[in-house]
Amino acid sequence: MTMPLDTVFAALGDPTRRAILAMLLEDDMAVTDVAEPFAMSLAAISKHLVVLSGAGLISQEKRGRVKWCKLEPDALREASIWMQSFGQFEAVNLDAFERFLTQELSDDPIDPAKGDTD
Amino acid sequence: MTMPLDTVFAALGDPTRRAILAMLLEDDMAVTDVAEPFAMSLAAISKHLVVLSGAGLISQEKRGRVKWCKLEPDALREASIWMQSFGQFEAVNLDAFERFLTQELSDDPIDPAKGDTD
DNA sequence: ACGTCATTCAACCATTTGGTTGACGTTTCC
DNA sequence: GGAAACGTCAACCAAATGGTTGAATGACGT
Repeated sequence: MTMPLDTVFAALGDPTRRAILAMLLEDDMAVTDVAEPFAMSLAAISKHLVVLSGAGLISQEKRGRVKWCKLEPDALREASIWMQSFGQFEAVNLDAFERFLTQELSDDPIDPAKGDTD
Repeated sequence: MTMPLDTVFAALGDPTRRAILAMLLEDDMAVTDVAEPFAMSLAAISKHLVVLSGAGLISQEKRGRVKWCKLEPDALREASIWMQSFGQFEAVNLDAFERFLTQELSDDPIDPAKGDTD
């Protein structure tokens, strides 16, 4: 049973696929145009697009003989949340620890203006 | 030339490795203890730890005969920034975060075949 | 010094991945 | 109708991945 996080992270692990996503950030593109800047065959790019599609990171709509590729940034949400949980955790801990130190080592009141700047 | 993003995302693409990271979120652990909940050999876990280490996601310090594994959440920063350029989901969805906590940090036995998150 | 615990190494295996090429089905245009 | 453009399919290949087992290394306890 393949989890969405597996496919999303695995898809992002390839530089070609990340580059494709970055291109699609600017505009929707046809498969041929996606392939154009890369030094590899159209078939290879087609496979990469299948992977991206399987991860939900892009959608593809065939109009006439052209298949348009559209970025689907929502697919990144779950993965982003997963990652931020780690940073969040650390930030909370560091923040709490720092407040603890401030309170322990001085009698100054806590300055709320210094929090949450990241 | 392998970019950090390649190794980080590739490392995160495996459910066993994500589960290991989640475990290390709670505390530093010895290799044997990391391996304990998984239904695979110690050598396999050792390899996963090499991958995580190569991506900078953990550090390992040998003390005596025990090698301690420590989470390095900063390694996620670059990847997180890359992802955030695709959307405005930096505001953490608290519901999803809570779901993450219950599932990723639960005390359930970990079986990668059944998925760890989601 | 010896046995044991903690971890890695080495060899091996099956599967997946990322690429190639050439043939193939569609759609468009003249 | 026929040629060209768009994209995928199928077969193939090399390399990487994720796992196994068994032997090897190194540190601990008695």
